[in-house]
Amino acid sequence: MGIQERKVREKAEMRKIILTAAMELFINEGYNGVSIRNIAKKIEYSPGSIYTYFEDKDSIFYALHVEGFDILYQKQLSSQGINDPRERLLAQGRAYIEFALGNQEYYDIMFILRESIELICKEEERDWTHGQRSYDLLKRNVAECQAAGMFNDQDIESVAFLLWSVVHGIASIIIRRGSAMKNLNVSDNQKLIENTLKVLGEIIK
Amino acid sequence: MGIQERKVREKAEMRKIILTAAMELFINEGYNGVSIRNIAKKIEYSPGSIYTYFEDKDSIFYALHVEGFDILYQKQLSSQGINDPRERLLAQGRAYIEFALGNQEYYDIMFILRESIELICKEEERDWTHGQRSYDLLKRNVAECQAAGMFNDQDIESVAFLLWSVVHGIASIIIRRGSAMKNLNVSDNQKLIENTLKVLGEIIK
DNA sequence: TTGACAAATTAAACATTGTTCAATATATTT
DNA sequence: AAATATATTGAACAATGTTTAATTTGTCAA
Repeated sequence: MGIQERKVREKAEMRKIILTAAMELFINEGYNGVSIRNIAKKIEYSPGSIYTYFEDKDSIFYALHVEGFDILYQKQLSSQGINDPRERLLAQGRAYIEFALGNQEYYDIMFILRESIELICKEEERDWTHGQRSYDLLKRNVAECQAAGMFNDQDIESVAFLLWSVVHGIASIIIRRGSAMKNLNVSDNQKLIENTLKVLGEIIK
Repeated sequence: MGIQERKVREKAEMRKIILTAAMELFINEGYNGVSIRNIAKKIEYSPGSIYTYFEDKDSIFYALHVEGFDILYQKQLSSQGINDPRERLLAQGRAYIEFALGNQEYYDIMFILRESIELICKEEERDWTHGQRSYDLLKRNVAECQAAGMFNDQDIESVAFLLWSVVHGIASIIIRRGSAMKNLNVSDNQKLIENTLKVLGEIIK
């Protein structure tokens, strides 16, 4: 049954085309540039056709949200080879922030925008496994840091949540307030990240 | 010139009525419930009248954003009486998270939503003084902690930004992912905050 | 190849949105 | 009381997400 398989493949390809168009619009034209009609115009289809491939607009953002988690997880894995637990944890933190600031639109969709997140909360079939995978990796690293003598006997869950909060806080502040950062005397993002990680490195012991 | 003053007062009152209606809609009906027409219906005016008092919809969110910063600053001041710098800093952190979780809609408007933040970034006349005031208070407290021997000789700006990132990270994660938190094994917000602050207290020395 | 069936595509329509504007009503000043 | 300024309205506009009937396209059996 080669035809059916081709159809499945073509459907997936079309979904990917739509997602790429949506992401390009988001990056180039901003959030308000992402409309069903703009996406349709970009891929030279009629607006109604989009609904053959996605239930609604929020589902498009949800799919991009899933894409983002895959990219993030791959980036996390790449710094997983470091042996020293503390260095590995710091590298993960750096990788996380680098992903967030290098893919601000993805990060926005994954963690800040309402659109894709409301879907996770409301519908049962949609799950949080993508984030869970990354978060479990963080917890494992925290546990190994603890086994190496760090974090005294703190609750692993709390430490992990705290560390996630730090990097998410840094990323989301910069993403939302990047243009208004001059008033905070923080001119250079890169320098800011370095300083912050340095402080974090001093503090986490 | 009593009439002119009355007119100014009435204009301010009407603005406040609109803002209250907008906030109630946001709290009760969610973000999508806040439309110019819904606000107008709630205050029994025509939609067009809103534009006598606010330039556009984003300006309404900006005004709420300013309101939120005033509430936050008052809450910050209330824990400013604590003498011990470290305890004062921890109390500020707790106050910040309490404000964020106790006024999630305000916090959303102040720090997470695009609508009110884009205005700050684009227009020159709108400034960041409200946030600046709170942030300066944080920096002052960090400096006094450092004077008391904490934070070694770290850069004050980096430490302040890091601490802000922590509390903002915690708050914004819970606000955006509150309903999906079961999957993270973090059932109770209050317990989570306590644990996190405890860990933070151990770490910050 | 033809006819029947399934799926994809389209354009038009619908309700709702933010916003503008001419007309109207109200309030203030002269 | 007339003139002027301000506030309010409801209709209009363009753009949005979404639905649907009609049409085209593709697939399979006879």
